[in-house]
Amino acid sequence: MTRVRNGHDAHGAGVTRAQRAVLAALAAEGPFVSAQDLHAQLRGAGEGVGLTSVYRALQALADAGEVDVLRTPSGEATYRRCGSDRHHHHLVCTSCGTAVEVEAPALERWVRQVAATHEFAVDSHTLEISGRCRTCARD
Amino acid sequence: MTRVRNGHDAHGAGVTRAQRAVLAALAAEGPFVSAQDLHAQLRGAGEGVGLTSVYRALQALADAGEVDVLRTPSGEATYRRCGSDRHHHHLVCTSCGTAVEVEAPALERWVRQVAATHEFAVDSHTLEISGRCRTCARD
DNA sequence: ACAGCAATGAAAACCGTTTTCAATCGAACG
DNA sequence: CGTTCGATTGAAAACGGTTTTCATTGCTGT
Ligand SMILES: [Zn+2]
Ligand SMILES: [Zn+2]
Ligand SMILES: [Zn+2]
Ligand SMILES: [Zn+2]
Repeated sequence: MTRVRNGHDAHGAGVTRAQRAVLAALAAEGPFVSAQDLHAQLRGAGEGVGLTSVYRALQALADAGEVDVLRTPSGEATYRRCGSDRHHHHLVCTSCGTAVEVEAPALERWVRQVAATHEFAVDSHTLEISGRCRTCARD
Repeated sequence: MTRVRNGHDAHGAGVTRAQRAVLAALAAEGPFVSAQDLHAQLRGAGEGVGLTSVYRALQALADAGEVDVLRTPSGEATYRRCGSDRHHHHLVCTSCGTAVEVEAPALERWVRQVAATHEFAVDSHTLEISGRCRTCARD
């Protein structure tokens, strides 16, 4: 009777080889990285993982809530393994890419309230703040 | 001595033919629309405007702050002519596309404050709420 | 060993957007 | 008018990120 068959399983963290590789690479990362960056990084590290598999792994992990997805202003998707499992937002440095996770109950409350005011049933919301972190604040 | 030469001029609204066409089409629109949708719409209405020009016009108008840009979750850029000139956010209906503009001084203050707490110099921020408007709230 | 199915990845297809470039338009000047 | 010259236009090609296709490979249970 089926054991740890690939595809789904014990709360779904890193089941396939590609997923494990991606998770490992993300673990060491601070900033949000794109699929292509990840692929290049894995290639460089000897890990033979095809670009297609990187995309597939990231998609699966994102669906499973294991990684956070963030769209760059140019529309490119970037990924990160965040510390918190709970809903949160980000403060990202446009220079070094570092991201700070921030939880804001007051904001969440506000969102629900303004939606209610306009009689909207909220599906989701996004809030991202971008700027320069202290160390990158040269200029 | 040079008169209304194209390229720049009286507070920059709709100088080129393409820009005028785009602005006219957007004026009649409630929801955010993509460049391609706009192009199709203009084509359908007999307005002969090339797709390239639609992209260029939208870019110019967005740069001039005449239209708001919103990225769909899939990364596609959508545009809308908003009522307010001031900084604001949106509440968008995932079904009919209608958007409500919302100004939130308290939120803006909060953003600046949380950034300060983490010693970030804020460049920009985005906040979008998506859900179902009242009329679309069928199920 | 064998059958069956999921995982893999190279190559091709996709899709929104940008670039290229030759044709066209239109104001300015003689 | 006719010419000039920069701005505008748009078809076609290039681009860049992502998804699909499909043949191969690797496991798992029999
Ligand atoms: Zn930084
Ligand atoms: Zn939130
Ligand atoms: Zn609606
Ligand atoms: Zn704001």
